[in-house]
Amino acid sequence: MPGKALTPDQLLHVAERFKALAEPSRLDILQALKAGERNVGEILEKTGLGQANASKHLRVLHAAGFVERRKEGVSTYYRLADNDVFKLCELMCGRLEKEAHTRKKLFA
Amino acid sequence: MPGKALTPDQLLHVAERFKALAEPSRLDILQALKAGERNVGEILEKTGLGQANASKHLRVLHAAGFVERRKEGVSTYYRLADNDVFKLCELMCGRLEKEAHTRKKLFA
DNA sequence: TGTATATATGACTATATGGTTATTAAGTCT
DNA sequence: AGACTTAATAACCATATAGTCATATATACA
Repeated sequence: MPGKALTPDQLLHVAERFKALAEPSRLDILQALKAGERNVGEILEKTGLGQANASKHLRVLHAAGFVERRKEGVSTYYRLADNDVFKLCELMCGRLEKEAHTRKKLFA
Repeated sequence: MPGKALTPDQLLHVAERFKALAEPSRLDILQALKAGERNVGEILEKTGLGQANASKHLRVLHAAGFVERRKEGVSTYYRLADNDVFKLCELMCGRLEKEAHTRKKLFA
């Protein structure tokens, strides 16, 4: 039975995780990490985000468990914790495509 | 190749969908709809949300395509648009369980 | 030690949004 | 028509947060 109701506390935790993915900048960062590990400077370059801003986004992603990090000298290297992120995004993208398709049919 | 980079516009849309799920109250509403179609009054009773508040949450969920609605007389009945929501939530819950497990090991 | 570099953090502003109360709109009933 | 019910909307407040600037921390290097 894949359907036990979640407690308010669990709902809060799940919502928190979704919130980490509910920001275009953070999704962009995750995309930048898809090819592999990158340090903050490389992430800035790839995404065009400001340094402080990106640092905060990375903290959120790390707190939510989507990225892991590793210090090397003065740099911090971030990488995806796993590929759940893309499973989630692909599901969402699938929905968007389906929507687009429906909209197209409406206008046809 | 399941890995085309998303455009900023697409990132925005995906983030918007995640944002719809990034609120405990909305997840609670979705849970309440898991058993089947319900009108707003029933949703209020099940979730304990205020009427205006729930109405706004329902609008967000509808705009994001997670629920569909049907008017019957003076009532509005809402239902889940599909079960993607639960695929998404189960993925997140799986992550939480894994985290909990890791934490437990740390304290062991 | 002093300087440069990379990242994190704190302070601040502007905006978005969750929750509440009051009101509106639409349907039902007598 | 008038009273009642259900849901949506508007106005409002309080809080959260994305973005930016300035500063702190930490490592490397001369």
